[in-house]
Amino acid sequence: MNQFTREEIEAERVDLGEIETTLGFLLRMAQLRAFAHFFRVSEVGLKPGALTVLWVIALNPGLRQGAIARRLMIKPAHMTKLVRAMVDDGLVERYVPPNDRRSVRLSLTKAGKALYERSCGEMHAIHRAERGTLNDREYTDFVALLRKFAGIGAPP
Amino acid sequence: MNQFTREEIEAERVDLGEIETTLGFLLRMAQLRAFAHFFRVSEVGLKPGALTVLWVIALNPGLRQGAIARRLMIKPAHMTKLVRAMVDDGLVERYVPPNDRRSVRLSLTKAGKALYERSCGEMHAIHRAERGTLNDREYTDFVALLRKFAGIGAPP
DNA sequence: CGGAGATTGTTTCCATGTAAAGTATTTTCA
DNA sequence: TGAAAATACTTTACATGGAAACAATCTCCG
Repeated sequence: MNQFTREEIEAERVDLGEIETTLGFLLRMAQLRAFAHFFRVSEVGLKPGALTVLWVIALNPGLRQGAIARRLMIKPAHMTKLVRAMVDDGLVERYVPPNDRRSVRLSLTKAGKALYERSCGEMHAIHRAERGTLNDREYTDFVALLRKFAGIGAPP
Repeated sequence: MNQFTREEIEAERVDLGEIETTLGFLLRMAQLRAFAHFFRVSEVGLKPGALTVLWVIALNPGLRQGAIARRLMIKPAHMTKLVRAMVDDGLVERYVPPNDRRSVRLSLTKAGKALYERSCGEMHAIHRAERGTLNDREYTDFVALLRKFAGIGAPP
């Protein structure tokens, strides 16, 4: 019984209606795809969020953690946890300047720098994997549109 | 003291390097923007995920919840919680067919249908808000690229 | 038939992310 | 000056989402 009745077959056909043309929905699907690409090629063991923070500290040593959080749209509470985890992992150092003892300035430890160097090599693989099936033109357009939509200024 | 030293001013300038050209990062930024748009116009009180599920049930009454979850890329464990919450809210009904008593088929209650009707009216506002600063051409291209990147077939 | 294996959904436990209140410090201005 | 407000981060308490193990049911095939 229940051997592929017409109802059963149709039951798997899911009509999404207008949702399928909604940017919110499409962005979620795209992000899931991007995550899959990332985890397929990444070997440094950091998740996208932590790797991004590591990268930004490497490029901007001594920056206040709040400045990084604002720029990456990470909420302060979450930033605190991310930083603590990275400090616990021996990747990041916190420095409280006597200047302003409320703030925390971040820099990489030796191990953090080493991981950053390794991740640089991975960047190319990540970019390549991320492009997926998009050709050069599509990729360029996609990046430009994402930047415009997200309200990020033109690339430097 | 600490009156806008050069260091202080530069300290807020955050160099993102290649991260800024990474699809993963840009997609996250874009999604945050889309969320902001959504919450700015939506009045039905459902979050994007729940509204999407409500919408899909409305369009496909009697569908198994697993089929919906797979299509929306929602993990089964999460789908169980979403459905339970919507049942508790009196929006959704579960029906276990004697046919196959493992499965659960979903449909909207009267209140669920009413909410769906209201959300239909909102759809236009959501679409409009979502476009943000993109013009017609950009919007069309953006949707097409998102679909291609996410691996979703051409629109119906 | 009847047990092995597949399917469907649920539970438990954990990671991620946020909101709101709390702490410490610095700035402002009456 | 010194009290009020602003800033920078942390803590707590909670919401969201996932992985893995579990339970129930169904299918397949000897």
